[in-house]
Amino acid sequence: MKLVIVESPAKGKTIERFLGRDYEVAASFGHIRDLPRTAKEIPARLRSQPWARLGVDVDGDFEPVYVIPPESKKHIAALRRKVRTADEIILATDEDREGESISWHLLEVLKPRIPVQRIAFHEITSSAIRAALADPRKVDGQLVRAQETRRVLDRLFGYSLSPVLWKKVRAGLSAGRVQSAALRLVVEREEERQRFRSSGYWAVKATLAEAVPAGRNGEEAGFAADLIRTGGKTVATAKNFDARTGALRRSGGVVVLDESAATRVAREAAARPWRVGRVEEKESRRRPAPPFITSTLQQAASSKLRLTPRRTMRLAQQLYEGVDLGGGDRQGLITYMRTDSVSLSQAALAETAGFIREKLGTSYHQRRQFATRSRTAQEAHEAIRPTSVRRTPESLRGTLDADQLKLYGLIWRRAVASQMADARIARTIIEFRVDAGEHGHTFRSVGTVVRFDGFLRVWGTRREDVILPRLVEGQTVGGDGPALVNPPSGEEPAARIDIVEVKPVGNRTQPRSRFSEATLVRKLEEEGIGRPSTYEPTLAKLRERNYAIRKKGVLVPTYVGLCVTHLLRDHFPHYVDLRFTAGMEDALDRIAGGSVDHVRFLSKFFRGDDDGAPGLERRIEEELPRIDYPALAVGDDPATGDPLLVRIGRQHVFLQRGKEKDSPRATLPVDLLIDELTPEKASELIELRLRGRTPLGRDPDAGLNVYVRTGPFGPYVQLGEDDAEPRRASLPKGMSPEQVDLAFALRLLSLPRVLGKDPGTGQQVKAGLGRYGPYVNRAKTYRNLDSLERAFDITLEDALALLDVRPGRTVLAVAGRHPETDEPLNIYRGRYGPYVTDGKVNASLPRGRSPESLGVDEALDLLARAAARKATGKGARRTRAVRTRRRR
DNA sequence: CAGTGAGCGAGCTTCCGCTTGACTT
Repeated sequence: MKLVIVESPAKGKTIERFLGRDYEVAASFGHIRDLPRTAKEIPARLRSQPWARLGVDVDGDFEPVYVIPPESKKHIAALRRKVRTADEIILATDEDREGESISWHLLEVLKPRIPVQRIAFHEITSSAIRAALADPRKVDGQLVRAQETRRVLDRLFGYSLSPVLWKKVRAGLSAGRVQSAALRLVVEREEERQRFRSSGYWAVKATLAEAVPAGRNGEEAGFAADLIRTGGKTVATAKNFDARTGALRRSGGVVVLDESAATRVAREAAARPWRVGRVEEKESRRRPAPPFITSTLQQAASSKLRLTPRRTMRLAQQLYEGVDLGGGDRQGLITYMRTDSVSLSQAALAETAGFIREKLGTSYHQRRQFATRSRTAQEAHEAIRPTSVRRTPESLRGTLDADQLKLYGLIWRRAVASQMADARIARTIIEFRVDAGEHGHTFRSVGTVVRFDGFLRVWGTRREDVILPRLVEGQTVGGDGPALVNPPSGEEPAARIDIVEVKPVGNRTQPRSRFSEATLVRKLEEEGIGRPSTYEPTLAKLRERNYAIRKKGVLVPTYVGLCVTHLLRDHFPHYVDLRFTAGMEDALDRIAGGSVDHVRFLSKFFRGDDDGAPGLERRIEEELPRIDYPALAVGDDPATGDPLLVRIGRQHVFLQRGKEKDSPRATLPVDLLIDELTPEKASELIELRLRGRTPLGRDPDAGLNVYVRTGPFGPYVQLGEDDAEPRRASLPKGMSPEQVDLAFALRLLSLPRVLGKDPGTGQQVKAGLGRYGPYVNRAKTYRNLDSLERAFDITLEDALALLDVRPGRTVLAVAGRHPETDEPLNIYRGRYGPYVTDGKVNASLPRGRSPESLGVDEALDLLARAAARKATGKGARRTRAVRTRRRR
């Protein structure tokens, strides 16, 4: 038996089909060894080393310490079992730096005493695999070295700079080659937007319409014409302004119209006859885009389907793993989704060609093989495409869920369109001249007509044809003058045109938008920073660290993010330069090629040059005393003139007015981001904080002071002193502190109100105001109320009625009845997909398993296994997803 | 669905790039 080892189990299943009986396939599940995450993970004998925390012997030859992470243990055990019965091992991990490294680690860990071969294929087809098997090679030690160097550099970078942030900004923060560059992009875009000064410019727009011939009724077909020149100068439009600063680029020849100029031109143009000037027709072509790679998929799914990169990757994983197409046959629907290559396999090209020719005709087909732009691409996989174009999106309706289908459709259309003919679009440009003054005014209309839709037939377009009427040069338009000129013999007469309206339109330049997660991925990919498998995790990290917040689909940096970027940029500019990764890649290529020694490279990076240029280690040592605790200037207080600063506290971000130790301070509400923080707002928060020290009044019952203050969760009222466990309550959303009087504060503080006991269970029923608004509650059940007043006046009876409404469950299918208990075995739609329940235990259906055909036996089997897991899985770790949800 | 720049202070946090679990209902 020959044991073929690949990285992904799904890939393994696919290639299994192409291999004979004497082959067995196993998966490594990615990397199997890594540097120790913490000093605890390092072998005991090395723990006393000064470099133990790094996991790399930086005192010697930068030898890494490798350990097997707990998640990999079971996979290695499985591999070992299979090796025992194998006669030969074939390492078929991806053919890139990381894949080569995985093969090497497999050798190191498995230490096989049987023959070992290394093969690689870039596409999963029978011929490619056969060709690879016929051409085995050895593991490329130099490429493995390059990977190891990459790994060590990233470790030294991250584990050296992160502690600087712990000391100077806040504990638990992180810096890294990729994340810090990504954050820098987000921060610098925000800073660019703040520096941006919007400019106003005016345009003149005319609406023209083809006059309806006398005696015929019908709609007027209107079309637009824009002023392009006046007084001999080109009229400035958005493109004449610098997108980064908002200022006029260079005024060479262009004229920026203000309101009065635009109004004057509009008035003149409306009053005088127009004459048709140049009429030009040209044909342009549009080419289809290459098939998707990871970054472009995330981009398109975001803009066209409104899916986040995370959701996109999860859905793509599901499509890659495949769904049950009936009869237990599980087919992967798309090729691998983490790829940087736009190339398609020969088999895919041929199948797509046949499909297009058959369904649309030969004129629609054009074979194309795209070249990958990125210099850092490793091209271990194909582009993302359907595994078979014959599996159209329509044919999967009902098999896939709504989002899976949408994403599959996008991938399918893009791949098919990439093999289709150009679209041919005719553009008609008509210029109109209006005599006025020395130079007059020139307007322009543009019409577009799709002559041949080509790839647009499949890819689709929202562009509508704009058909302009037939006009002849020299023809008069509008006014009462003669509308017709004699057409050249044999041609249709020119149309008669009315000027419907000419109006001035005011515009302002807009700053470049913030990055969305998808546009940030595109930028990172362009810069060669990060890899397909890390784009989405990097975005998640920015949010996890609270460096940036996703707000209305775009990334806004937080104060912490700003401070971290400023610190790194001011003190370690070389390391957060966008070109750093490119420089590293060059060096890695040389290491792989044998022209650079990896120890010298790492030593230069960490320890510095022989010529005295410091490495990272010394730079940190030197900079550390020079780094101030970060403070962001908001501006000067409009009332006192003192500087307003944002500073990072151990828990919260706070404002400070003045630079003295005892300057007044105030917590910044967490949702008050940089774009909303003006000096006025900051001043107001400081004042509120100062005022909050004097009580609003006194509670007549308890005799305690009542205060109005603001905290990280916004304004709140407090009953009693800070040191005496005071009661506190947030103001309802939208209410400002000035609106609060003593009576209202006391009412708020009276919540939560005990309504009584549930006669059934004896549990207390309460009404209150929480983070999500007013609510009623019994034990762990909560129901929202529609107004705050309801929290004060709802009766026990009404509250119970609300609490007893069970949030709707949707029965998807019925598997049958339990043979012993006779309980119904219903399948419900849950948050995590369909699940079956016997009333006590819930069990998710395997992914892709359709609920309709689930029988009693299979249901019982699933439930038994779920019950077993429940019994043994007491110490099951809480996943990240659960933790973050709880934190919120 | 609680909290409001905490407080002692020891021990800990952190990187990038390969992969997919089990786990929520």
